[in-house]
Amino acid sequence: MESRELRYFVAVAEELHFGRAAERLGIAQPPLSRAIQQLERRLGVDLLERTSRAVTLTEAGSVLLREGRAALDAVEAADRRTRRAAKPHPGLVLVTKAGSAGELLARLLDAYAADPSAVTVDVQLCGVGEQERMLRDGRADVALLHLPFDSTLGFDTEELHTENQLAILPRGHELLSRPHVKMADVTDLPGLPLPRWPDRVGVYTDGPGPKVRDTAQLYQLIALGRAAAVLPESCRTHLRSDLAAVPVLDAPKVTTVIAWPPHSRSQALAALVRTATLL
Amino acid sequence: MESRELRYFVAVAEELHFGRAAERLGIAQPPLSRAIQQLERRLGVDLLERTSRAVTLTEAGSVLLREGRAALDAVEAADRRTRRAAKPHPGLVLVTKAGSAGELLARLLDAYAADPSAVTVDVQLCGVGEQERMLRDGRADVALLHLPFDSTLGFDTEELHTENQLAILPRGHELLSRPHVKMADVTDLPGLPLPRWPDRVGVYTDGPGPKVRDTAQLYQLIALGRAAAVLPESCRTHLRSDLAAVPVLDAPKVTTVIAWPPHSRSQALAALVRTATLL
DNA sequence: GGGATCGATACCTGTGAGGTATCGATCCCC
DNA sequence: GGGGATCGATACCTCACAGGTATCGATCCC
Repeated sequence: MESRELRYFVAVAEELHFGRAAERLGIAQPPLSRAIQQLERRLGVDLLERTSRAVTLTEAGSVLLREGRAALDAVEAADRRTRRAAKPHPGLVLVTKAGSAGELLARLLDAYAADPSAVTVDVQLCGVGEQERMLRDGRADVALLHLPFDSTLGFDTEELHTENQLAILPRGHELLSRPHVKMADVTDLPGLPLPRWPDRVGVYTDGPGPKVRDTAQLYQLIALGRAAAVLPESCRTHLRSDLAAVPVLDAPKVTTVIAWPPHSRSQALAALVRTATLL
Repeated sequence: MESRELRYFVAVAEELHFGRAAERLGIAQPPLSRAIQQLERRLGVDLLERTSRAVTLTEAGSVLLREGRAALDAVEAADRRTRRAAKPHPGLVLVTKAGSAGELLARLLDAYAADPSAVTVDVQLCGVGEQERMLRDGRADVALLHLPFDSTLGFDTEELHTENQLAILPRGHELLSRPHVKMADVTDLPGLPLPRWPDRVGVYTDGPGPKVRDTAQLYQLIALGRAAAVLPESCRTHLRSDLAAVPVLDAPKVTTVIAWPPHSRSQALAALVRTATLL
């Protein structure tokens, strides 16, 4: 199986429309139809059910969509990591969510920079749930993830830090007078719903609560008295002055882990991970 | 990057010889040379240093060898899993080392077969260190691995069972009179060296001790008074009558884990894993 | 029933993958 | 030190196939 065929199939399987998929791939529709037919013939497997009005995935087709995405990520990772390895000073790319782990990350970068064998660390901030993808397709070498929110499936990890969570509320809110609260106190505050975050494909779940993409938006909404939030206590160091926080006793603990692709063999990465575990 | 290019490069990087690599790939040498040149040109990276007498990998070349193997495994896995998913009764392929986990595996298969939603489980036995590869390239869906010997890098796992290890000796050996021994008692027995196992590419480390490939060979050697071994205590159930065992107090504990590719979504696999954890 | 939508088919073209023959550099050895 | 062996690169040819355009045929909608 050629990666070109996989790219074509994934495009069709995602669009469920040959015309749009062809456009996305920058080719005409007929060669795309033929390529998919040929793939089906070579595999001896029906991947798509097509009528002239709708295209749907077969069972085998969904398997190939999932496996094909992973394979294409791996091919892309091979490409990117090879190019990067050839640069004079390869460095490392570390990715983490914007607005999280700031304190820990600063300490890690400082400690690592003190290592005589240290290489430059390029810090990339990305959206929610995007870190896994970046590790997988070679855009990043290492990530700081937050359990239980992020998935560490398929990566090697070391736990770095565990912390409790705080309820973030507009300054002056009545709950702030208590020494601590419970999740139940926060989940159904009148007029202050918890926000909704996009999932890894950028789609929001249905339900109440304002949609947010980053902490800046979130803080703004809380300050406006339109939302509340439960966040790891490390956010306290960079909390806006018009917000305040109170510990939530029964919120799940948040664990920060450092994660990297399991077959990595880079000296620099190993040193960075070692530094992280010694923090 | 096309998977054909990756296959070609991996062949050359493994053989370090264009002629042999071409033969292995079933093509002539000149197109192979050109394909590699084109890959280097497209990447803008030198992958190989060639003189007319020797071919060696550059730094970037070894990165591409490692990443390329992983990517090719992923592509092959996509192919195989898609074909299997299209079969009328897909079933599951479970792989484990020959001669290990017999007891546990039998219990697992029995318990799973009692599940009304159970599918057929095809048990594959393979050589040392081959399980990871089979999981990665789609020949298997799930494996029983043994820590600390096997690597679980890149897989999801659940621990099933932990056991101590025994020294396996020819019947009548003087150590057998003791209630237990220590590693130091076993590592330097005169005339009874511990055997050497091949690593994942089939190469034996240098040093003393007979080379063995499987437990049948090993047991034979021990019975002949040419070797001793330290094995998990579950081997007692199928020990030959001309061998005997004594617990080794300070040997590392052996943990049997069930492992599967992290992006698996199969109902059948989930049920099997659930059954395993409830044993 | 006419038009719009959409995948499949027919047919053409050019790129490039793969083949053979040969070159040029290096090493080996008598 | 020169002849032969080894091995990757180059030159040149051919044909398969990726990709294009035009069009068909089925389905849905008004």
